[in-house]
Amino acid sequence: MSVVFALVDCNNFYVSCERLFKPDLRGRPVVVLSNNDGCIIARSNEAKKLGIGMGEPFFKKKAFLQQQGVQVFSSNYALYGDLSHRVMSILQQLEPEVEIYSIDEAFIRLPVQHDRTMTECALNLKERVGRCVGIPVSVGMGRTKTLAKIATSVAKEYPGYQGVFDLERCPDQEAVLATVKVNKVWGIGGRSTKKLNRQGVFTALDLKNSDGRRIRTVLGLPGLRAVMELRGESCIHLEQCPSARKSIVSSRSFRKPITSLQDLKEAVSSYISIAASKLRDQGLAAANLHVFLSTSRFRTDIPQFSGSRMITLPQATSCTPTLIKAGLRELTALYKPGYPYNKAGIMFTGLSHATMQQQNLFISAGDIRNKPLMEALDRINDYWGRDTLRYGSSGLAREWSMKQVWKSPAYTTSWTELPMVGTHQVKG
DNA sequence: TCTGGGGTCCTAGGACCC
DNA sequence: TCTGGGGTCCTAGGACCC
Repeated sequence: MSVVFALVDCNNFYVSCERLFKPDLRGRPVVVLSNNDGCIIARSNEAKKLGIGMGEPFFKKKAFLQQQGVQVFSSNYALYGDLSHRVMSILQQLEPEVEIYSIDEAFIRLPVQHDRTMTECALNLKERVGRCVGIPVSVGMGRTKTLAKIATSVAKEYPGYQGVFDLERCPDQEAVLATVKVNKVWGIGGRSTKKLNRQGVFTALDLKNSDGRRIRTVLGLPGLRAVMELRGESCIHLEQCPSARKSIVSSRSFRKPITSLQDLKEAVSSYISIAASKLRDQGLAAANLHVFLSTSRFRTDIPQFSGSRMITLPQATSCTPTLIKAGLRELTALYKPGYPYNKAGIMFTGLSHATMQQQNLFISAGDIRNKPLMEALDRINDYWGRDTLRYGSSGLAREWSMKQVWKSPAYTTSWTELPMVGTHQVKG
């Protein structure tokens, strides 16, 4: 039996999440900012029409946004993550073969049915998510994931389709592909677009009709895959079970540049604490710890430094104090005084299951003794909030911490921030 | 004077994604 | 003054081995 891929994509997801609790913002321009209120990373359709680009630095647009009455939000990942989970649950209830691809997208494999039934199925998904969660979605269908992606962009672009477009049963598929610029094809980014343009390839249709061997030499394997997928040969399969994580990163830009090793130590300790609790949450242990540090690449007026160091631990671990100790040692070796640093971070690699560790005769059993402590720490922070208990090395004043001026409440994930309906007190 | 060839593994960096 | 963060895969090149 042949199948098609459907892609369910939440419209302007972060903006839709914010609007859910502020319905008066419907029809009005809204943007959501990245961490540290740095860039614009989500825009409502009204904001897009004002010419606000994806990824634009906020400080450059601030005056314009104010003048146009655009509502601004700092990002609230607790809220977005929770609503994403609710959307995905609905899809999984309705369809057996679902791949959660990102926070706002899911691929679904549908058996090919009668033309009308397919579209009805997609409309049903859209209606159910809208009714149960309140997030608007678009659905595109195609013989491959790449074609489904294109179909979704068509569904969003032309209101006449009511948010659902089936490219597989489109009478003139090639005419549609001719309207899609090649940089909109999944897997073709800015660098590849320049190379393709030099080869005379400008649209998705051009790429589809290109010589695969030539594209392979220009773009490598990913380019060839894009060509095959556009031709309807599925190369990227549905992954229902997420594969094991290979790395965990925690990094942030600072509120303002910092120069002292002491401040950097606090930041790095805090990032290690965050990432180590993620390790434990997923039952993993890390064998390698990378520490990195950099000045702002946008500041051409100051001396630049960017570097990283990696250490392989004597034994894979998820124990916060052990990791902090190793991380601070690496940071001290990496640190060069005199530079205004704007970002630091850490990464864990060499991940394995915590229960399947080769024991080392020559290493102290400190990490094992710390296990109940880590469990208690995680339980308390899960319940009372991430920073309730933290290591002293993470600091108290935290001059370096993120800027988040316009953050909405954690409406759905914190009892103290639930939205209020009226203010009546219950007596009795 | 003249210094192989092929395989594997690892790593850093590039490119891309959301 | 102010420009995100967290991921994956691929490739080229170096180290090493026989």
